Amino acid sequence: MAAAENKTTLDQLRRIRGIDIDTSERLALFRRKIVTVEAGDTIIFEGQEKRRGYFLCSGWASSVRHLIDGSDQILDVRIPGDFIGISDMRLKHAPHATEAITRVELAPISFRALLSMSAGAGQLAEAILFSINCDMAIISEHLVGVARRNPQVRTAHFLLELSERLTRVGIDDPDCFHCPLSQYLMADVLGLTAVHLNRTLRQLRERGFVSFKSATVDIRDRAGMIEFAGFDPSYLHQAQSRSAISGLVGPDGRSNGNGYFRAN
Amino acid sequence: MAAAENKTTLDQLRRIRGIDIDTSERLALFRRKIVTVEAGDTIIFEGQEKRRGYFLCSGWASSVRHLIDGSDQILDVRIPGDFIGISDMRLKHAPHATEAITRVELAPISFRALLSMSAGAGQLAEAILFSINCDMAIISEHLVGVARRNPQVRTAHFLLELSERLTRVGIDDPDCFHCPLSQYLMADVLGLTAVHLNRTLRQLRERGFVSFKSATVDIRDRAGMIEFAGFDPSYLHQAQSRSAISGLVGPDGRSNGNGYFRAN
DNA sequence: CGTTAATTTGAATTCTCTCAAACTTCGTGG
DNA sequence: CCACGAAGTTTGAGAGAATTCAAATTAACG
Repeated sequence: MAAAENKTTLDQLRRIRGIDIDTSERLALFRRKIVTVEAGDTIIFEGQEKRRGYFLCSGWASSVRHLIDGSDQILDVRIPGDFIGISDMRLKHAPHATEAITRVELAPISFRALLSMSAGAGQLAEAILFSINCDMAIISEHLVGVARRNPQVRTAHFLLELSERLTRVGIDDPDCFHCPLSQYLMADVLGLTAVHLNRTLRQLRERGFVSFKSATVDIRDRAGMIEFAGFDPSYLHQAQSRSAISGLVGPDGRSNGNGYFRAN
Repeated sequence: MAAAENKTTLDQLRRIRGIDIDTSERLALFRRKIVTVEAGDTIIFEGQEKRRGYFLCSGWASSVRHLIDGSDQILDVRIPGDFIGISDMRLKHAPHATEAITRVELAPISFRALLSMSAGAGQLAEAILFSINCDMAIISEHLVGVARRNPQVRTAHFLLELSERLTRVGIDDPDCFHCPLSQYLMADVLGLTAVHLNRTLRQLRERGFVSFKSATVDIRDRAGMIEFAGFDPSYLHQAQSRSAISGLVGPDGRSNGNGYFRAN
């Protein structure tokens, strides 16, 4: 029943993205001091202009939009090993806030160093581009969930996604892990009211799928849950191997095999 | 009441992204023939491995997830001037399909050429990175809409977004434009049933905000609609000017002014 | 041990969907 | 030019689902 907290250091970046980052690159990007932000404080404000990117070393954060009517929508939960603020670095104003859920440790990233690297050559730039792609896939999946999945399925899907993402950065037990979200926050992620999420969690518990008590997610029947939620984790993995680049369709413009193209 | 169709050529790329792309770069990326895909056909299949990116010259397309239960969720509508398939190019499998809503003309992009360009130096790579950032912001906004906005507000917001996006690629009249979406498709985008969207459109018409008849969106009271929908188009604009890069926080790791950071 | 925050439950209201059917539009072929 | 069929739009009625409001219970923390 115990759920260990997990802490990711910069040195683990290599493992996190499944890509070997050579040390010099890493040093160019991460030579600054680690900064700490307390739980509940804001890392990047919505609309903020000058800002930088971070690598989240430890703790949980959230990407959140504040609406005019006072309600919030959490777009994504950020866990150790995630980048923060790079998937919107070319927008003048931050399109959403990033707030610390727990106390977090952040390694600032130099945009300048990042941009001066060749997108094709740098393994780190590679990892970062991949990371942006993943963030996009995660948010897309949330959109699908909120729009098309009922609360029970949606909640189960989210908990499985969390387990999967945490596993990638190394938790002890994928079936029993620490999750510092209050039911209010989780409801916010899922686009539900806290009251209704509470009822939904009870239903998932009664079905024997999963329990969520005292900040601990306890997956009791993973197989059943995956089946029930229609969970397919492929959107979280799937690094495009570098060699695969050569496998892309060449510059001749010929068909990629799906048979639908027609040259003008 | 007339709504003109709009057609974007490659030469307009300069204007579309608000960035001057020098000709040699453009040629390196777009030297292939334009391909045409018929309405209803698939441009990129969900899960497809080998694939390439495109610049959408004319016509409308949709990014769509197909769920196991047979239902679909359109993640985003793609209009002329948008890139297709580059915001997930580093994922092994396409996380969603891209399907032609109308007949479309596509300019294939060479990933190799794209990746061999320096992310920092190339203006086109710049435009593409910005484009990815925009796509992310658009999908985030959809997520917020589906999760937090009621159907009337959500629909009004979506129509205003369309107007704004089309304006950027040059339509004649932002208040009266061609929109080739059926109510089924629009309902799919908005996470509603077609029946309910139809009622919602009637309500918006009765309120005097907007009408949608025979593939034409007619905005009658833009100001009122913007107020009603809480629409803020800033997430669609906001190119980070190149000079602003130098304005980012330097490599010294000092505060960015929000006062929340604390060095370790 | 007291105070505050978070979770849990109930009941009523509101909203959205489903199902069913009628109507409209538009392209095709006779 | 009209008949026909298919696809899309519109409306109604009833069932089901989620929200709101309110209150009780439990957990967390100084």
